[in-house]
Amino acid sequence: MRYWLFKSEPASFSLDDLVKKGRPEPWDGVRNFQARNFMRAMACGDRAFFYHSSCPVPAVVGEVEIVREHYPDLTALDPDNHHYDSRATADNPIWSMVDVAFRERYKKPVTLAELKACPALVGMPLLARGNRLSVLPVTSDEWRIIRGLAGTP
DNA sequence: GCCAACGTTGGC
DNA sequence: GCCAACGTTGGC
Repeated sequence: MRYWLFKSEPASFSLDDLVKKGRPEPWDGVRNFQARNFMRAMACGDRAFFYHSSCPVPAVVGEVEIVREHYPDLTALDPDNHHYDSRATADNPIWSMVDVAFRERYKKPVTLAELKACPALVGMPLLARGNRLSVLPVTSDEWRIIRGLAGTP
């Protein structure tokens, strides 16, 4: 079992939006090769933090579970889609997505400021200067620590 | 709105 | 293959 982190701007898609769906959702629209490769490395049962970015209080707000392993992200083929990529074809869709299911929403989100203040987390890629990847790996130690900060047993 | 950092593009 | 220009991300 491995651990990950997904970033999302809550104004576009928040954890509550996922909760409201009441079913797993494809994590589509990722158009960065490194982020795509992380998704391709995900296995069913893996857990991931849901992180809210570009908002008043950036924070880890909860958890999701990978419930379907990577498959082609066909939104890249749709010219009307915001994430359309003219290089993608049916034979070579280029981009991948996974399905995620809601698992938990923290009563107390772990803010970016709290993450930065925790010495054990200084190595997290999320906290690295200039980091822009929307999908990131998380170590089991980091997973445990952040869950602790959220007050989750 | 500003700015730093990064990925991508395109001219050469 | 180099590198400048540009667009995007994301914190503040």
